[in-house]
Amino acid sequence: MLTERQKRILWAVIDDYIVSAEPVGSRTVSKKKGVGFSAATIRNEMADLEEMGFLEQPHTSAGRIPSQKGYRFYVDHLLQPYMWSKDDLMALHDFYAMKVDHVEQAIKHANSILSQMTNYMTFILGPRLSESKLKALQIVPLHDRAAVSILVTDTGYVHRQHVIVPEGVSLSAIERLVNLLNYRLTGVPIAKLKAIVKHELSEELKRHVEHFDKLTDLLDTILKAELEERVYTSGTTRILDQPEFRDVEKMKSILDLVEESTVLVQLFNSDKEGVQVRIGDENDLEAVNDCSIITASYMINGEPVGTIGVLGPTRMNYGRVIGVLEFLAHDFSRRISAWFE
Amino acid sequence: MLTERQKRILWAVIDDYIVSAEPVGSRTVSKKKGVGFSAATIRNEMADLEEMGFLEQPHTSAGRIPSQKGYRFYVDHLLQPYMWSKDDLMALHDFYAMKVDHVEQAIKHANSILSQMTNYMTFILGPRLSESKLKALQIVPLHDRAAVSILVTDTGYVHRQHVIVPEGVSLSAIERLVNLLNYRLTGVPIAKLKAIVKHELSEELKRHVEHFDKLTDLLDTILKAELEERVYTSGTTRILDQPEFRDVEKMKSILDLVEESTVLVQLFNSDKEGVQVRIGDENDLEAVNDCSIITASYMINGEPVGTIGVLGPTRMNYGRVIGVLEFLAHDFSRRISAWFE
DNA sequence: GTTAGCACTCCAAGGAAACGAGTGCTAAAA
DNA sequence: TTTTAGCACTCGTTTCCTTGGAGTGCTAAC
Repeated sequence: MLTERQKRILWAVIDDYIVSAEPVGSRTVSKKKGVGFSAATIRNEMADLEEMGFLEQPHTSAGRIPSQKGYRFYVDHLLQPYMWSKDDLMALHDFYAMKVDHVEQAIKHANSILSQMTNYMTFILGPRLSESKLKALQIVPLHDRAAVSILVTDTGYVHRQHVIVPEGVSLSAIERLVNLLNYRLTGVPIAKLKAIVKHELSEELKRHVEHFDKLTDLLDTILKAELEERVYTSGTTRILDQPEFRDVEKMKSILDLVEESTVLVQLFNSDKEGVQVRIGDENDLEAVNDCSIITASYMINGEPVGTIGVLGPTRMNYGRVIGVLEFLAHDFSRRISAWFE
Repeated sequence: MLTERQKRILWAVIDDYIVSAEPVGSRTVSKKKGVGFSAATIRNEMADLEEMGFLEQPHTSAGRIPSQKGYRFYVDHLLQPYMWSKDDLMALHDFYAMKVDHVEQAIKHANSILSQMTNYMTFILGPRLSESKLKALQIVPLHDRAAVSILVTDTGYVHRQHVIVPEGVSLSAIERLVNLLNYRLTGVPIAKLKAIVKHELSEELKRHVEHFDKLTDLLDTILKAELEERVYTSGTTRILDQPEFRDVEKMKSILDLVEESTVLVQLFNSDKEGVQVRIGDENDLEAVNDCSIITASYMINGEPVGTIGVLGPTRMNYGRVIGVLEFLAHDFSRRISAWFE
């Protein structure tokens, strides 16, 4: 266990390093307010902290930098509640001033405020669809055999898909199919649509819809709707401001991530409620092994449906990010929930 | 006017520089096949070409690099038709092998193939909506007063929007409104929707829809649908492979562009048919003043509806990019047109 | 237990020297 | 008259060495 003094020193090192990104020396720590010891004392303690694995030394005769274990301890035990600054309040003011009129816009907006306030890259996973329920289904014919299917969920998400109407199927058959499905499936969770059609409705559909055998493929296409979850990112270029990403290769591997939305979803998805902090290689993906990811889930009417988060270097301003994220996630939930009451 | 020999030398310099990104010296040029002169002769000619503004010298005792004017001449007069390599054909094979079932997917797919084949950043502007026509309009109620409006165009594009139903308006009134609008507006170009409602339908709507005065706002929201044109980008990180973007500041200004989709639309939009090449500051935007942008429009049933293009450094492999782009744009048109016949 | 002092380490910044790619000019060759 | 070989010169790049300074660990004194 760490002594009070050791804790204070560890805190001082991290607090300084977060800002400077340079190894912190004993002299610097001893001058910091809240630490009343001489450089020599600090040196002894820092050597101990290094032995215990909380600090690291890039090379002899350099200062110390926090190790991953050090950050973890800092986040778990040394963090102080974040104090909002005047600038923060101004930014939040803008947040409230802006009018938004659909979920996607709200997401983009929250995302940009968050990345602006934290100065890191941020992301929001769009509302999880597997848990939302079917509200309406439509098939709109476009030309001859081309049509577009539209699937609306109770969270207001609209999924569209081009489909080809098989030869020999009349418009009225399609209409009938759609009516039946709407009647039977409204309120059913998206994830269960396919199973229900297959096991409970196939007989009925066969009876009431002419040429139904020709329509099974089309129906599959519509309902397969794996409804890829969309990832929205913002502030991608802000990681370029961080000295640790000046290296082109390193930054390329991060930016490549952003284009691979499926990977992003895996990386960020999290069912747990509340704020979660994953530091360094606590993240599974190698490309982010020297990054930290802080996530929070947001809710629609009390149900957690998506994730909002921040990606930055391990040398991250945890206090600030956690504070801002907590607030925005909560507020974002409140905002979009209002549309669904 | 340039002599044959000068043209050949200019060609050789650019052809080399495109690959090496290093200033090209007289010796290198004289050794290139197709140029049968000694280094001294080349030196004299290069000095002339520099005087005429086709070449530049970073400093005395360095080789020459092409100027913007040089690139322009190269593109206009020296380009040879692109020869497809085996690798290209393999990539195209993949292109055909993949099954796609809606426009968005086709766009993403074409985009990734294009950026993979050219090794530059590429983009596709989604089908222009202002010219497409209304196919269907729907309003799906979600909860109490929340609803989502859905607007389908004849190109299969679906635009959705959250709306708030004013107090005191019944569902049946909404239904009536939707029916009337569908009846009257199907086939009308999206750009004209609002004007027609305002000038030709307002009397009729007032007569047939109860509480119509309360619904004007809602109607405006639905039809305002400025239908932001979506920009899809791919291969963003590929510009990091180009030595001219090793500079973090430079690359940041480019990447910032990508996040500003409205700017991108302005930058890339182009009504002209066929392949267009804009070199260096022929582009209005300062951030891309040392980039070249090559665009081609794609068609749905013969109508140009969108743009597909490539962004790279002015030192770009123009021959290859133009060849690939021409082919892919044509092919992409054919593919998506097939869905609308 | 804490602190001042001191020798030691090692990175970073700066500068001289060597290197080499490429030029322009001149004079000879074609 | 045009082309080419030869040569002195320029200038950016690389390499190596020196110097400065920040920071350490250890020892001895407080």
